[in-house]
Amino acid sequence: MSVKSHPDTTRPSEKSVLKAAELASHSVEVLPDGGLALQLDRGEPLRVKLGIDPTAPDIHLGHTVVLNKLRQFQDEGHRVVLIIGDYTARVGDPSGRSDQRPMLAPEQIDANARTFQEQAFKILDRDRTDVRFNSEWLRMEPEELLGLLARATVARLLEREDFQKRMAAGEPISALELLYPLLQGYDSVAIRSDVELGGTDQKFNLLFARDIQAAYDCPRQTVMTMPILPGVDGVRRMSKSLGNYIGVTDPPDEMFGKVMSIPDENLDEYWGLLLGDEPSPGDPPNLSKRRLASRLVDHFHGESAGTNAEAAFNRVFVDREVPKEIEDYAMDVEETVHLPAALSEAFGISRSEARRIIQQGGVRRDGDVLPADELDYAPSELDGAVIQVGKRRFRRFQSQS
RNA sequence: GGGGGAGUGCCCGAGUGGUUAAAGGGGACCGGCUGUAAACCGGUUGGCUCCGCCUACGUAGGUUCGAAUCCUACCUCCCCCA
Repeated sequence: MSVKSHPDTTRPSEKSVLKAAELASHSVEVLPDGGLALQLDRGEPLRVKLGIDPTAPDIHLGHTVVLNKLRQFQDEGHRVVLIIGDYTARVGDPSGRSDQRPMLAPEQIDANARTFQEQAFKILDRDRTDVRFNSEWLRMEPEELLGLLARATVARLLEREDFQKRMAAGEPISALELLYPLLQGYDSVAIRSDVELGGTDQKFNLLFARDIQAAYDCPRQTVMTMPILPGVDGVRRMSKSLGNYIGVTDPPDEMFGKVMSIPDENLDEYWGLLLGDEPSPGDPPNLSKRRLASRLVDHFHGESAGTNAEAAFNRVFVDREVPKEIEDYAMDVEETVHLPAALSEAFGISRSEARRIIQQGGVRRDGDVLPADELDYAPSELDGAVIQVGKRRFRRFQSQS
């Protein structure tokens, strides 16, 4: 019966529709349909929100998918509000997780937040970014918190797939986790966000925030989800805790190598999500992977860094030569060198592990495999030699001066 | 408040008195292949003064010739009913 005017029925201008489509490139979903174009029609800079969890400090390529998108918004004159979830980090985002995460110590959160920002500004435009900590508004009076809690129902909170799965499997869901979407949603109220970005795994949280905004009589945000980048294993999402990540601060050679280690099947995905491009059709996997690696290294370490990294890669993995830069290991010249002990010290592995590697023929001296049964050497036999463990670990043994 | 279940090596997960340093898988590592740190194949994967010894199956005791496996207490966690 209501005859209220529905803003969604207004037609956005042609120009805004085109612009919105441009901004939506490479995204998975933009909801509600047409919402972004309407917002653009207002002709004012939009407040684009990204909430980050300061649990793992280092930014990796997975994060950059979303950050690049934010940058695109900034380049169009919009403003990014980066929310450091120092308060919500205590709660732990249940998205895509089957277990709870431990709460972090406040000092740890602070430190993580700092490094995160530093690295985020490798991509974001500092002048068009506001950084806010959500403890600023979430550390609220109990009355206010109850008011917030009153605005959601348990059924709505339990709708999310993660919870459904966990309940079906008889796995625990903490009451704290249940609160997470509410708190994150309140962030959107606090900063009056127009658009919020996140990975596809964030869809529930992002949409839930719209409801919270509505409950507080705020204009509802548009949500945009971005694809999740798989890690170097090619299967699970890139994440620091899974150890399958490529960090934006990884040294050039390592970054190059890690990119080379992604499965060939994931090449198109990486090209698309990280470079917004695609490999040349005729290129064999090896070549397009090299190009990808080189461009990424250039991006994070400056022009020609990629070329240098590739040269280093060829040197070690193709020509099987030693790298240019090798760390020294100062060995004791007083007595016989017990190889397992020396390797243990030089490479930070246990002696037992060193023995195993020696036995497997994995230790080389200046390129020649050392015999499996020879464990003791005179210092003179090793002095100045490059000792190699496996394919990629090198140390130059030097007698102490 | 009541009932039930679980705690094993980096992770997951078998194992209910004796060749168990502990199946299997994942991961990681070494090797082979490959002008990829891809794929594929083989091997290794607690520590050490390494052909032997030490430490390990939530914690502390106990039973036993012998325990991850049995008993007692404790700690932690989970599920269901109310």
